Amino acid sequence: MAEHVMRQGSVSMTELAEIFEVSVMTVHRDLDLLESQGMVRKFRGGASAQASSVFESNIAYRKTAQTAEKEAIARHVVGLIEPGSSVMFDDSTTALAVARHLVEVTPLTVVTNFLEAIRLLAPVPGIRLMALGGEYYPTHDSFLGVACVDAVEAMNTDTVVVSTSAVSDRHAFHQEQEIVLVKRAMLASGTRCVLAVDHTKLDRVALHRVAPLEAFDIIVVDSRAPEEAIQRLRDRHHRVDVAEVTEP
Amino acid sequence: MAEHVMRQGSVSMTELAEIFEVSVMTVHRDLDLLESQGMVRKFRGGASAQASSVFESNIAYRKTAQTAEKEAIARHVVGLIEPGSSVMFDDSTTALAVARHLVEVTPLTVVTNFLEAIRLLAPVPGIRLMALGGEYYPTHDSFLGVACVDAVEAMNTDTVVVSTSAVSDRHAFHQEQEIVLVKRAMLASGTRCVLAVDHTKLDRVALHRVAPLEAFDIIVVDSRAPEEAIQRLRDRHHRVDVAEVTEP
DNA sequence: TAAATCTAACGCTAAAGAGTGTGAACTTGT
DNA sequence: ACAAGTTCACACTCTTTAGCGTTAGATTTA
Repeated sequence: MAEHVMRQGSVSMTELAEIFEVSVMTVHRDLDLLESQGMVRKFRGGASAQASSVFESNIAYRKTAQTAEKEAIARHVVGLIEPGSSVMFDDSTTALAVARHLVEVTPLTVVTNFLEAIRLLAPVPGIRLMALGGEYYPTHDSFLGVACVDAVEAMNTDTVVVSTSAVSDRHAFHQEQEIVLVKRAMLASGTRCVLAVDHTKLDRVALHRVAPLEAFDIIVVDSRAPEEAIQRLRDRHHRVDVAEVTEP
Repeated sequence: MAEHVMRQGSVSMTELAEIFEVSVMTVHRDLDLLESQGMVRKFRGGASAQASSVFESNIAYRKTAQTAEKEAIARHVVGLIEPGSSVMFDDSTTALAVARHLVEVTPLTVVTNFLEAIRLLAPVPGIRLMALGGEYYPTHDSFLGVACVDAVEAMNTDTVVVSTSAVSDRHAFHQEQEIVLVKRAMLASGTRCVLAVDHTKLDRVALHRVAPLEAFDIIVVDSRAPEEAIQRLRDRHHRVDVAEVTEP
């Protein structure tokens, strides 16, 4: 339903009800949900699409996008992690995919500011979990702000895994200030830094520069990334690992 | 079933199966659960009660104990909190009861290291949630350690609500080192400190002193506390509030 | 004021989940 | 080696919960 609103730009309630063969009440409920997630805007009689820049940084959307690619990347990244070492990762959905696979390389010390990952890893035996505190941001389901940056700076981990929303030939980018600050702090406190991005992020830019690509020791992309984009990164002396996507 | 093991001290599997009219398999499963919660110890053929000092600091047990009293205390404590102010609380079940009522005094800034409270308050609108990071302790379901103490020390809140496992005429006590350090840090960073304890904690001691009672501005106990105990505290110039227990 | 739209409350249905028992395979102790 | 004890995998039941529609009442718009 969200996709339909996106395509049309603006749709009326009754129209949506007919298309999906459900009652108007259901349309209301679903749109309320989508609105609370920041995906669409409701007005009397219908709903319209949200500006793309807004919802791209939205969890509900990010979770459903490029799942196969993220899964592939996650499997590869986990292969880079040695049992017994320490890992820090940010509040990206790619990192969450990595978290789901961390059980395979226990024992492990895991550090994150991502509440969903904390929920996921808290009950897992063999994982020593360190949470990064800070102010809770519902849109990201994570802890950010000064407190978080301070907490990151007080730590040092063997591997840091971060993902950003855009990557050019020279820099990694992200659209939000608070997140940029946390990611930067993470990069500074990791012995080895991994940038994990799916192919849709390549050759794009966003508002804030997070760091030059030199800050990362390994860049992991999925196999759907265009050859030339990968080659351009390699030409700049970066190590680029390609994770094979299996699912459709 | 836990109670029966406690009373008997030690019971056999088959015996338990007969008493509760369930299969031996179910007894196994339930005891595994209780054991993972630290309530009992399993051995070949049966199970025995855990040393009381161990399971008293155990969440699963604490959650079921004195719920009516905690509920009363929580209602009273929430009445002490002004909308718009900031509150910090620890990983005690009493504090959790307080957290459930915090919705009533929004808007509010809430600070805690208790994961269950974070889960509870994260989706609540009107509450600005700050998490205290640190190492995750499954037995308490909270974040402790150096990182947590540091995070606490970097903050300052209007009200701090703390509960301890034992309170004498002069001091508050707790049996665990890491928790003591966090509670102390909390006391130091609150403008006004509230000690919330049910009547079973009075006139008792535990291994570590948390702080002298002078460190607290208000002590809240439930109405099942003996008069003379309350009076003794008041004689020492402490403000003691009594919360009326309603339920049986 | 009338029509359209929205919200709240209740009941229904289908799917998910927790809890339990059975029988087979495996461990442990005597 | 045997028996008692334990674990595993599967199937079954019961409870819980999520999602939808209907109706009725409130709100908004023309």
